[in-house]
Amino acid sequence: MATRRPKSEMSPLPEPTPASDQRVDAVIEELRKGAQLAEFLRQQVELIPEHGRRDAALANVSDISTALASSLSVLQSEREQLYSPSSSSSDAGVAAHAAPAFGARNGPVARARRAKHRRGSHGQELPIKEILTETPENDGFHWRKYGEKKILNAAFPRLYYRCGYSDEHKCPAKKYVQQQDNGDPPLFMVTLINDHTCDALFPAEQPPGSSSSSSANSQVLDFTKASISSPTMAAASAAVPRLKKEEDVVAGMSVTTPSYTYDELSSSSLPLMSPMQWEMEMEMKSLFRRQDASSGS
DNA sequence: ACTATTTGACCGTG
DNA sequence: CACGGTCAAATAGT
Repeated sequence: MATRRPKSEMSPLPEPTPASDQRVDAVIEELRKGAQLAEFLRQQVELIPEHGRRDAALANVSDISTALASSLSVLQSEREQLYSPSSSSSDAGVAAHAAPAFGARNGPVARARRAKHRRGSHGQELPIKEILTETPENDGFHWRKYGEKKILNAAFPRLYYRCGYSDEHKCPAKKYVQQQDNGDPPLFMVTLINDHTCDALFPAEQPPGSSSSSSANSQVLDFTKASISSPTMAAASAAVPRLKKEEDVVAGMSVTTPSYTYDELSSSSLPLMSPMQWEMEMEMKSLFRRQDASSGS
């Protein structure tokens, strides 16, 4: 329930606020810090073994992230309106997104989000989580991109992913990734729809040979190259190893505990899990081959 | 050769 | 009618 937000949109702000650029910039900076902290908090919360408790905490964190993201978005758009688009971006990769002056036909910021449901003839409420992160791919799941769409008043397109095991395990999990800003550490709004059913299947398939009973919550550790328009992102994902075959992919290992101290958070800009750590996880993963189990429906 | 990604069209919803 | 989400054929990367 917490993941749902009221329909109250942010102020339309058709007129530029008299706030100075520096001020806006400072606020944006603070918001980003807050977003980072929220992200770290989310990662910590994800380690909570108890399902219910973790879920509730995640929902709260999602709310925080969403609020921060909304504020950030508003400020960003405001600043872009103040500035002239002549500055463009540092790289030519994002060139194609020339926002052609917000048309007056419909409110720009108004209909930010809406139909999250589809084909649900029963009006079933889908579990939706929104998080703001700098590493939209490193969530420990295997995602497969199936679409990309330019969103109305957004500077960056939205990328559509679905669980890599959606075919084999009918996993309904999906996620939308949308870049929020052009900062050096670009932020991405990640919308997670539906829970993974694949991760629930894998742990039960562990071969009896492995004495280590890594029960509790286990997640698929996989990495998908998310081709994001941001060159920064591309560089980040370049260090990520590529998958071989889905059948060779292993699952069911618990995620490493990210040890973030608040000191790191406040001093360094990004103590997020480094690609090296993820790579190590990958190697660990390959030690535990997944047994093909088709004892499903 | 195989698989993931890209990209534009199509379709449903508001 | 416009927008957002998904499909699916074509393409690229390994």
